[in-house]
Amino acid sequence: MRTSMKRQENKSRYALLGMLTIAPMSGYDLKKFTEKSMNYFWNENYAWIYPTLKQLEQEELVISSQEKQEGRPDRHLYTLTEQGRAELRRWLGEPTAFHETPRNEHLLKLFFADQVPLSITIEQMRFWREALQNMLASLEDLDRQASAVAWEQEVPQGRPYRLIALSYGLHMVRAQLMWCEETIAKLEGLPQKRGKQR
Amino acid sequence: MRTSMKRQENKSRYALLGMLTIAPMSGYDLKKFTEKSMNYFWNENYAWIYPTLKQLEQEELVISSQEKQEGRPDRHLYTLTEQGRAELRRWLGEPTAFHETPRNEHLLKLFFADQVPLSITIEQMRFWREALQNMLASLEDLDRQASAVAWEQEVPQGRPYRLIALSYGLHMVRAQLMWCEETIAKLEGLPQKRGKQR
DNA sequence: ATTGGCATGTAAGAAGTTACATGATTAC
DNA sequence: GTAATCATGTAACTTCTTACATGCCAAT
Repeated sequence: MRTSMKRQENKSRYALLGMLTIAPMSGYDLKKFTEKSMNYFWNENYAWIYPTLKQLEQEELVISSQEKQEGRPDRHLYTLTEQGRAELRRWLGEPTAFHETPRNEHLLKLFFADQVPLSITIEQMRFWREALQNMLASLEDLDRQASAVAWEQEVPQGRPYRLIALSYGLHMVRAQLMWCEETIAKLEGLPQKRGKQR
Repeated sequence: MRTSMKRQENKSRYALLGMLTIAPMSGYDLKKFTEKSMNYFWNENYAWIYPTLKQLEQEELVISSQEKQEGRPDRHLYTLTEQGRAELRRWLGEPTAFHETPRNEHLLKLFFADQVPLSITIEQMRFWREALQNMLASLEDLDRQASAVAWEQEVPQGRPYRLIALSYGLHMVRAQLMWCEETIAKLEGLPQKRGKQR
């Protein structure tokens, strides 16, 4: 019999602890930070952040302090404790499960595209390309800012982990774009006129 | 309690309808098919498949027939109806939301790797590389099988969508591997000895 | 004898999203 | 005047995973 009541991983915990190594932040700050600097590989939303912060506080992995503000809700600033840092380090050393299947809806549609006229598939591919181009532009933006100053100072041991992470994002988006271009060219080369598919 | 079964997007519906364009299949078959041919961009599990098939049947997008078998449960074979095919086509033509953030736990760890000795990060990267190499091997396997015969016959209009999808998988895994090699080399070039991080 | 494949399904829970609720301030 | 930003939070919901439950057959 299995009574173990498995305490599930909940990766958001570690994302929050990690961000708090950079500076004490509020729930709002944490959300903004993920949006600005981690959006190409991570996201968080308020409905998780606030309860998770409370839980982390109960476990004494963070402590909170309040900043009074006029005309708006108080800011709850969360600071990492030594226990919190230890917990983060423990997790960083753990083996990481390889996730092979982030579901890709674009690809799912392509896979069954024989059910639909070629023109529709080409249109779908063009939309995808456009989204990727936007993504690339925003990553290149981030890269310019990042290379400039901010992160060198944050990671003073000469280990540019954040830049390396960013280069992952750039590699991936560029690879996707190249495949996209290649594929659109291929599809445009196919004979257009077809009767109804069966 | 679930009475209304609200008509939400539920991508699995379309994945199942799509697979049933290839041949009538049972829940078991559908799972096997995703594992064998779609694992690099999609997954399904029984706990979704069986209830979803029932729902699709109620909506008359599929019909089921039973095959009696000795000594094992009957096979429920599901066949796509014309309405099912129409519903699939409708979805295939719909604009596809671009999902920018498949969470990547490997990258999350790398992002906060300054909290931990360099050797740990290198070890993490090597494990990741190994997983990617396995993935690549299995995709190349699939590619060999696929290029051989099967899918050309399934898609007789001369539109090799499944091969193109597969080439997406290959592009991505190769790009990840290249980045991985690059990064491991970079990290191995950094000075090893360090006091405790702060 | 034991693993793996065939074949169906359910219950419970974890993870993640969307909509709601509030309300002042600042920038266009 | 209207939109965006600051700032917190909850409720309801969907989506997805894990564990459970059953049991035969074929191969090692």
